[in-house]
Amino acid sequence: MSPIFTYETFRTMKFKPSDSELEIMQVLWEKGPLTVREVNDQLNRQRRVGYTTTLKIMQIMTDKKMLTRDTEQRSHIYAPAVKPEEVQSSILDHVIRTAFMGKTSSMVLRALGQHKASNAELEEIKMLIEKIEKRDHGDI
Amino acid sequence: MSPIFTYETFRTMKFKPSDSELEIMQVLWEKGPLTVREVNDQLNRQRRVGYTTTLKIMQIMTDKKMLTRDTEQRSHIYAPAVKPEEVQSSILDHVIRTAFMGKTSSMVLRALGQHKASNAELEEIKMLIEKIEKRDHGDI
DNA sequence: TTAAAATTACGAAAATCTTCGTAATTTATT
DNA sequence: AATAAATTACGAAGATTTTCGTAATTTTAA
Repeated sequence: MSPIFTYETFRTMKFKPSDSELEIMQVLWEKGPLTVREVNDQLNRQRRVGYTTTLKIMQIMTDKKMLTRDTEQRSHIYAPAVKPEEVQSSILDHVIRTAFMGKTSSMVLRALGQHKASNAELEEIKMLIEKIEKRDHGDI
Repeated sequence: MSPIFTYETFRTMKFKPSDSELEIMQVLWEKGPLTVREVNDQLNRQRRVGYTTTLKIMQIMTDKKMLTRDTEQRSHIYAPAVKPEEVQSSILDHVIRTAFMGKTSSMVLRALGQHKASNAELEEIKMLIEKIEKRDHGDI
């Protein structure tokens, strides 16, 4: 029924950022276009990383078209070239296929079971479910 | 509020199977204890993989304590040493922190938004939400 | 009992990821 | 203008992943 996971699917994944690429994406998604210095400072609030390490990874990400950069100023300014939604979807697809045998619902059940979500969030989820059910019944 | 992602968390992750390790875990979770030959045959239904490739990875997984093996017979029999729930939880934690800024609900919303789940599954999710809400209100 | 077949053990190559040092370049300071 | 400071460019080391070839071992078959 649900598409079986194959290793090939890994290779054809649209976005498959590495762990530290994702770490940098998060900073840029949250704080907007930044210089390497600014990103590196952010990262160093969490852990020690060398400046040239961050620079190197951001250059690689630019090569991979995950970031764009403005080289007008001496300090280049980097911005995300992909939307969080796109990357998140890609990662979710991957995880659902590879770790949950393609079963979205079991993934959701496990997520809700062990991570707390606020009541407002739970309500939001319920509302989405209602909407999906209505849509699937052709009631809308 | 929600725990911020740090790269350190990657390193301390309980289970962080590689892609092809996960591929093998799935086969073993589904089909139970198997020989390398059997696992490799399963994998080859999806894509071409050499026998010794599969063997090697399964040996590495055994070293890492992800699998156990019974060496009584000439053909060793491998079994999962970790439960799907444990690995899935670990992976989910990771994904939520690294790709969804720690927000479980936005992960769930995205998952439900783009992957279809059956009505039965949606009902199951709604029921879990009800249960969580009751529990949080101390009604139980 | 040899020869063939299957399996395990071992090592290593290629790819990617993470890290950083050093050199070159550009800007700012004295 | 000369020196210091900051930034980019480049290269490379070490780790992990994925791949498989070859050798050694064990079982099966002729």
